[in-house]
Amino acid sequence: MSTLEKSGYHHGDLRAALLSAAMEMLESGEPFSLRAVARRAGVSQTAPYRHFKDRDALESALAVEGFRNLLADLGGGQDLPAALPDLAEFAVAYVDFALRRPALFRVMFGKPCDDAADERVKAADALHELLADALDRVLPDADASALATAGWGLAHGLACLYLDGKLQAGSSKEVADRVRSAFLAITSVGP
Amino acid sequence: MSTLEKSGYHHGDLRAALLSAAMEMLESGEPFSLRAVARRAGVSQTAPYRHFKDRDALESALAVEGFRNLLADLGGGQDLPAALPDLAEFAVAYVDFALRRPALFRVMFGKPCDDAADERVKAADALHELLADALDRVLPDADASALATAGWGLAHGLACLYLDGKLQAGSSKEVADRVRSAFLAITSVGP
DNA sequence: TGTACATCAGTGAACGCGCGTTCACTGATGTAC
DNA sequence: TGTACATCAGTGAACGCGCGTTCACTGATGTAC
Repeated sequence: MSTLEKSGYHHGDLRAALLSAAMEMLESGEPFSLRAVARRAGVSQTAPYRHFKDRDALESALAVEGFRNLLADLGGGQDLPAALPDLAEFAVAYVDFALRRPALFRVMFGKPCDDAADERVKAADALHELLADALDRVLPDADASALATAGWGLAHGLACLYLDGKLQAGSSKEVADRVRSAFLAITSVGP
Repeated sequence: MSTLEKSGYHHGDLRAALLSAAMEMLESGEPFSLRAVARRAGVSQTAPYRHFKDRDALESALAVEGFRNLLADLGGGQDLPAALPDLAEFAVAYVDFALRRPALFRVMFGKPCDDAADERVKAADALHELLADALDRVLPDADASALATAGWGLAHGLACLYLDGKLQAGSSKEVADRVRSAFLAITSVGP
């Protein structure tokens, strides 16, 4: 790996360094700005413009990475759920992600998708598709599309409500239990 | 009503005027700031400090009003739903509110509840209780608490996903249909 | 292998922005006697 | 009814802030001959 070869003036891989600096700031709850990211990467405040068109471009790149991480947390499409309880665990993992990485979650979802940021739109769509696939597998006869929307909505809504303090978050186990029972309750209503 | 008696210097009811100016700005999609609100109310930029401790206080007051409006849109606890399809209409109304008044919705939910803003916490709790009551009525035997959480989460999640462009919003009828079918799909999975 | 030169990836100073907030103030209002 | 005075609800100038972004620049790198 030559990514750490900093030759003083030239950095080696500033783009990656900026991304990871920004990600660290997000993780640690600091709001990030282009300037702050540059500062943290130990570089002048205009250097990022060599690698990102503007602030939004950096933010989008972070969001894309966030979506990849979230997908990975959900198993990355490897072991798709086989039954309802597995789906509930999807929701649990989703909410857990949001609570572990709140600032990143907000960056991913906090604002209307920029049409220009195609990578970002693709990443979000991949998430939706993963959910639809999973549901189609568990309930092949049902309307997978409507169900996937509902499942996503449920997980996302709980995540937001916790994040915004509308639901009181306790330990991560308590949260997981509550998410699980919410999911199981609503899928057990029956026709 | 003497609220419009502006005597030049003294305003009459500046507090209300500020609130409604701020609300108008929110409705029309402009971001609001204390200064901008004061400008719109035709008053110096420091005048609002007579009526609101700081920016957050104004924002909280708006959020409280928003919660009241949302509760009203949901029937205000008057005609509680009697069956599942009525609950679906709750979700539809909720999402509709979010899409009609996106900026207000974001103010209501966009950030962790300030513990100090008790009025605001109360307003959010009232919403949760309304949902729990409704569910208890429709499904008296079920775990109303878990179900209310799930129902709120579902509606809230769909609202956010639409607002953030993760789900493509078409006409309000299309959105309503999609919300309704998502709700009905997930409650029809059966045990 | 050595040199000339184009290109790339940084620097650092500066711009303009709107914001929240504080300050000392002044004009208007209401009340006590 | 008239006057003195406290209180209330505004004003306007100013502060300091961090931000995104632009500009002309310079040091480092890689390539062609």
